[in-house]
Amino acid sequence: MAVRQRATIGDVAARAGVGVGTVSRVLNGSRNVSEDTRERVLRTMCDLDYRPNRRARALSTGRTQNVAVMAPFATEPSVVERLRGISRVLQGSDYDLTLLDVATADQRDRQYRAVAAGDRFDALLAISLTPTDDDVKRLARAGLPTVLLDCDHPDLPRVVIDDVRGGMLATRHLLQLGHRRIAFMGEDADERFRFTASARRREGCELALEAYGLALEAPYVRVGPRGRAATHRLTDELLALPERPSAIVTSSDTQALGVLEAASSSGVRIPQDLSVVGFDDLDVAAYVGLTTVRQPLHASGETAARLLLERVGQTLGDPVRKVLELEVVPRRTTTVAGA
Amino acid sequence: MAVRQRATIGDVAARAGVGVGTVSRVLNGSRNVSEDTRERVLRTMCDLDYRPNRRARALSTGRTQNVAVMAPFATEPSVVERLRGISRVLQGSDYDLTLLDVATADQRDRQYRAVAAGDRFDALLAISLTPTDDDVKRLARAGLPTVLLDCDHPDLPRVVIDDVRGGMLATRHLLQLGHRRIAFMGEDADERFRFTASARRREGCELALEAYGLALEAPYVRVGPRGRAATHRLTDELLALPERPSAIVTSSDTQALGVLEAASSSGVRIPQDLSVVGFDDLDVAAYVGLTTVRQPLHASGETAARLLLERVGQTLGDPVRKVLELEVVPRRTTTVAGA
DNA sequence: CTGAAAGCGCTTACAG
DNA sequence: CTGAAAGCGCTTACAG
Repeated sequence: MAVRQRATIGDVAARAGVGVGTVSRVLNGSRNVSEDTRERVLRTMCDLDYRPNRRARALSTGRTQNVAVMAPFATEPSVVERLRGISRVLQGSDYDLTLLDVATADQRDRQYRAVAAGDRFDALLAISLTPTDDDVKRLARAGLPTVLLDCDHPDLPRVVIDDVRGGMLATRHLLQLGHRRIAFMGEDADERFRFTASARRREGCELALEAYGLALEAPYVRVGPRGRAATHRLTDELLALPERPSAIVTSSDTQALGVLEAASSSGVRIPQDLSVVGFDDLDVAAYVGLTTVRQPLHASGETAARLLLERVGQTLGDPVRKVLELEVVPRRTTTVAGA
Repeated sequence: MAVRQRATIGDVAARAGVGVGTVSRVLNGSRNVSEDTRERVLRTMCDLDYRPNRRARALSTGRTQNVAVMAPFATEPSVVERLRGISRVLQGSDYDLTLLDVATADQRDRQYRAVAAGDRFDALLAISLTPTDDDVKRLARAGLPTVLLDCDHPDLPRVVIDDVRGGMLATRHLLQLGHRRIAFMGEDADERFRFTASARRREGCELALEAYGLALEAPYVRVGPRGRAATHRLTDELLALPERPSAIVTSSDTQALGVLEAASSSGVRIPQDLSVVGFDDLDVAAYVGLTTVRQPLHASGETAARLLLERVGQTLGDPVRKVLELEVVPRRTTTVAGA
């Protein structure tokens, strides 16, 4: 069967005996159309199974109905849940979600430029990818509404958590269980990537210890690249310490899983010999009973997406900064010291 | 600073002293341009920092450079890894990836129609969402290249696994370890959603047992909705059987995690008292040491995306059907019977 | 090899 | 309230 030609606005106009401008007006809900003609046009559109051509509208209006979501999708497990929240909100809108996966700092730089220079998107939502001042300027110059999620910039609306507080919460949970020899395991701060969460959580860990008159000694801080192998190495180092820690604060659930695995393969019992706290509360945390600092990943995506929809096509007010709540979810990987 | 107007093809033409048609030709790499003018135009484009307007090109050519990836993204963990593979391949192309999340059968039906009726996409890649015959016809009529991943339809190119074989592999692994009382835990076959993987894996489980002269008795088959709570219930039912199974074949890693959790909270030791096999080999499987049937999720996305790129803008040959390899990855949740 | 022109399907002042 | 027309920025026969 041949491809049947779709009806255009011209077909509708001709059939309804009006001008294309009028059809366009009813299409866009303009008030300046008599009830009579509106109805006639509407009926004709229905008869012809007319659907507006997005491409033509895009060229005419300069808008694409596409929003870009730029994120380290391949490498960062927490991004997935945020993305689900974003997708959920965008489903209720007229916007399509284009996924821009970014794995390296170079890619991030390129994508920020491409998005600002191009005409593919009506808005940008960037996750965990802090823009440079230049990026922000280019975006502003291009008039592209932008919202940040899990990263920060003073000139942009953003949804974040208080990472320092997160580190404090995790550590305080352990302190309250009686632990005193507490270690911190974090991720390399890739300078170029500007991930700072891990460093700030460590800061929180220190502050919490200080409040108890304790210090976070250098040997008890282990920072390395992500991945199972690296996490195992870091864990082994901590477990080999003359005064082995009784608890470890990690900077992600994934890392915590690696610690659990390494510990169990060294015959270290969880939580009797070692308490472990994760960060994020990924789905898997509940399955394996991981005590963790919960951040509302799904809700963060929803909030950011709503913020973005608010900005699209509106005059911009002052950039908002929403800080989401954190809480410790105690499960089976932590217990009282000396249990 | 005001929004600086982007240069158009007209600006370039004027500055270079040629017609817009010529500029368009060098843009599209047409052979019919003299080396001289080509170079002059190229230089001018560079001077003016010219970038072609996608929207205009889309209207003119009828193509959007957007491919839709439709998937149960919010509900199906395996989709994430597939999506990563797709994204990776698409990054090397000129196509953007639009994510169409589908959570219910209704949404699936609506999206299939919308994609076929609309003009938003140049191609469609559907994951785990079997189309109806009508859907396929509409897609064909719309001339929309379509590829299926993890679902099947005779008229469409598709990338699948042999689920029956997967069930056999898992079961055979346990049989070879000496297990004889083997249970199967699967997911409800939501008729309307046309998920059939679980039922086919169960079939494979039966076949493997039969080859050993064993039967899969009704009490040893438990099927229910997904989710931790349901999985716990199913596990408790199996563990309460007068002749408790020594091993369970599950139809997903997520479900297997639920079994591990339920078992351990009942004081059943893994793997000494109970062996468990998952399906998929999600990242988390390695972390928790789950024995599982590995299917190449990432590679499946890559393969499907490549198939899609091949179809875009090409005349269609016979639909290919690629069947990916499966293998058992033995880890720490299975051991010899009576260990 | 190259230019002028029509056309893609809309939107939006501009008249009336 | 409504129609005719220009315009969005490209592509692509059609002449030459």
